[in-house]
Amino acid sequence: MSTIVDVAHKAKVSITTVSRVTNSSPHKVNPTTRAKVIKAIKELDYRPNALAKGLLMKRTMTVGIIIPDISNPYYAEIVRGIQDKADEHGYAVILLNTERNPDRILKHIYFLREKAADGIIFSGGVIHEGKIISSLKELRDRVIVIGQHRVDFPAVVIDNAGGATEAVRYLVELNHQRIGFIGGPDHSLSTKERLSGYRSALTQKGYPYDRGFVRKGDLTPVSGYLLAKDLIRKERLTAVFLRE
Amino acid sequence: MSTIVDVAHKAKVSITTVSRVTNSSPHKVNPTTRAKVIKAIKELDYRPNALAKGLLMKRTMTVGIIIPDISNPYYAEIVRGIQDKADEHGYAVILLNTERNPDRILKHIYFLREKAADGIIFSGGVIHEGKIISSLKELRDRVIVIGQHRVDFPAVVIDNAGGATEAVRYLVELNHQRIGFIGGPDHSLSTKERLSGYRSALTQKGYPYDRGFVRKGDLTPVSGYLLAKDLIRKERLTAVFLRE
DNA sequence: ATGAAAGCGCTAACAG
DNA sequence: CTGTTAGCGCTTTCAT
Repeated sequence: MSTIVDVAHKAKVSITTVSRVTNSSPHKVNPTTRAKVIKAIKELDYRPNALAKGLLMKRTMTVGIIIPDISNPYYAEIVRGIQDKADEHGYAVILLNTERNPDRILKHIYFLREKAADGIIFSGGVIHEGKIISSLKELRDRVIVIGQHRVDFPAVVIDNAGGATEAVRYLVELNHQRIGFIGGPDHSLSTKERLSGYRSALTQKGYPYDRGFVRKGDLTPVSGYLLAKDLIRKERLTAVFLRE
Repeated sequence: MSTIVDVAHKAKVSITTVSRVTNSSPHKVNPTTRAKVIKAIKELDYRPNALAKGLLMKRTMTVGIIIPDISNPYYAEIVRGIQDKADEHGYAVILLNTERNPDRILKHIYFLREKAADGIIFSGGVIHEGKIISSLKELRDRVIVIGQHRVDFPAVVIDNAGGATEAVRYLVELNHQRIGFIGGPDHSLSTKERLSGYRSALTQKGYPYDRGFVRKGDLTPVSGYLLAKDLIRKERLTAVFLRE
């Protein structure tokens, strides 16, 4: 791997000049000089070292995404969207899975700090307690969260209640009579909201709310599957709304 | 963000000593000194800057994964597995989507070089041509590929033919009579192998091979969906084997 | 057992 | 328009 020094040497200019052309810096570089440098860059297949640059600039063009599990299609979809944007702007994305485990969440936050990530995007899991929230606060404006979080960070929020209402209303219109609900643990804000959306759709449609039709899992796809299977069998449901 | 200098200062030792304790270096550090340093580290919530470290050590504890699309469950599953291992060993994973676009593939390879990634894992798409293969070769032993690739890199290969045979045999045993096949473009090695597995299962079971039951798409889920729908309708199939 | 100093590759004043 | 120099934060000889 050749460095800026190699290029400078080959082009018989100073490293500053090389830096200027690789950064299309405001200081104009003489076209002839520039051409020489570009030639050298090509011949050496030179790429500026992002570590050195980041160290100096305090900017790494890297963001971290902390989610429960990339193999869950819900998160995969979100991540893909983020990555497309990141890509477009020259940012690298470091992906970290937590399984909603607080220890892992914390570890990942530290990790991203070491890597000097410019920003971190968080989704899924609890972050308003203990060392997690304090270490996140240290990062100040470098953090954004997806979904509701009992913490004051810029957030992309989801209309959980509205979405649930719409989904259930749709099921009703399909003539389903016995519609179940599967959510996460009690502390899950999104579950709470979706449950209320589910209830209000039922009410609107003149259906009774049967507590027996509601189950709470741990927000993993497998738990959703098991619960749904059980629910359908035991309660003879015709449809289930679930959030995993 | 505090640095090693801050810690050294606070603990009244040299930065060398701090480095020794953060790296549990072979040079033993006096327990008392060590304690002082650890105390300072805690108080300052110090984390060694991975950029500086990487710049010096030529080792970034980072690997890149280049795949067509993380929102495709096939790749999401692979990525999750890689990440679990990476996590376990303290590696960061940078994820890059290509949509099998050669330009994007190339761009990502360069990008990872700039980031000084220790390794790169590639899957999905063509890499045995042009600048892609040459830039990959420059990376020498830092590259591994998933699947067959007409290039000599360490590879995790998949038993495409065997898997397809098994799948089709299973469908036959379920009494399906009209089984279709959907694959990728002609240059796709995996399609070729799976198609041969499909054919041999059919032959084994004494079924005819009907070319009309075979379609080729572009390996995206959406193309698979459309082709399958069309195939099922037109040929009145009862089952389809597809690779997307 | 501890520290001083060199240097990884790069950008940003500051000169000329 | 171009070059010299001083670090960014860290590990590693080489002394002490």
